[in-house]
Amino acid sequence: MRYEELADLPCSITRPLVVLGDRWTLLILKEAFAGVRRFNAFQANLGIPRSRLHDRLGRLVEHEILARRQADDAEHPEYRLTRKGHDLYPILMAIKDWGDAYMAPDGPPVHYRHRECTGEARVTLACDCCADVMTAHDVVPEAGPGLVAYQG
Amino acid sequence: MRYEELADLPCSITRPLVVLGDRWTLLILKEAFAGVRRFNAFQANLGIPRSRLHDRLGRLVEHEILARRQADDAEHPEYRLTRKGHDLYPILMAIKDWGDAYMAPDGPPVHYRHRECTGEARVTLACDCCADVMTAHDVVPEAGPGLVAYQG
DNA sequence: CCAAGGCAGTCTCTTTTCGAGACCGAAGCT
DNA sequence: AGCTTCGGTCTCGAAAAGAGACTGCCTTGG
Repeated sequence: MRYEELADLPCSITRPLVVLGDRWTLLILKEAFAGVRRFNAFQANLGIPRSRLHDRLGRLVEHEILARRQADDAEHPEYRLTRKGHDLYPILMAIKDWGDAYMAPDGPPVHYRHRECTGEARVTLACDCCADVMTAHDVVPEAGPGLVAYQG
Repeated sequence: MRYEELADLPCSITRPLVVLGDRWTLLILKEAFAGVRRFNAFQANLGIPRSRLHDRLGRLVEHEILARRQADDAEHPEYRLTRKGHDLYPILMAIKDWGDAYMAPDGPPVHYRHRECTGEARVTLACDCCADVMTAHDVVPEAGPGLVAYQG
């Protein structure tokens, strides 16, 4: 159980990764953002083993990233993004930007366009105070309240 | 070899995930961004099995995300981020933002501050044309050149 | 020169997870 | 009744992960 314990560390990168960091989870979420809601649709689009999919959907529901909805009890269940899940979108877009830059020799396979203009969605890292665009070099880590409160 | 074949699909989210999407890879990169360069340092900080670390570092070097440098041949090797690796930073910051929002009940464990002011680094999704901030709802996918060029 | 220790790997063995595909039960036609 | 669709379960062999000991090289100290 070594690996799961990483989720206890006071780090806002590590903790999400313990939930999201495996072969399939982010791919499932990618499908969810593309509008997929049904078990068989996830399965067919990704080619993921059914038992694996069952397990991953269960975890995502546990973490309230997806919600399992089954209207009339004899209706097919649907898996929909919650608010919390919806907020994962920038992660996928950041991956997309990098993929477009480094793994798309023929150009982007898909443009993610702004609905009301011709522009494209892009992720930027900026300072929330002066609004300057930042890179890793401009960042200095500093202890925050979550670290102070942490008793390891 | 089913899973690896996903890397052939024309999707700029799927392709990076085949490289980055496992238990350890993004955690290793997180350490790299924190300045870690040595084998034993990665190993000790993460508690990752040594053989696993060896394997992952090898992959990252293959993909030119890290570069293995060994000066005098009898010097300890260092693993440093390349430009390509450096550009992964927004992905980690997007994860960090979400982690701060949903998995940091006591507040952010670490502030990622702008070196030259008191602000913090935040990821935003915006239109590269009109600069509007966007969410998943504002995005419409559209075939791009990489999809046209694709012969599946 | 020898001993000790640090470092980057490597090897071995056990446990866990994955993958492929068959199978199941409950609707829902026809 | 018989066939299909759908979500979900089961089994079993294959792959990956984990732990921890072990190796070989170099440095440092005596």
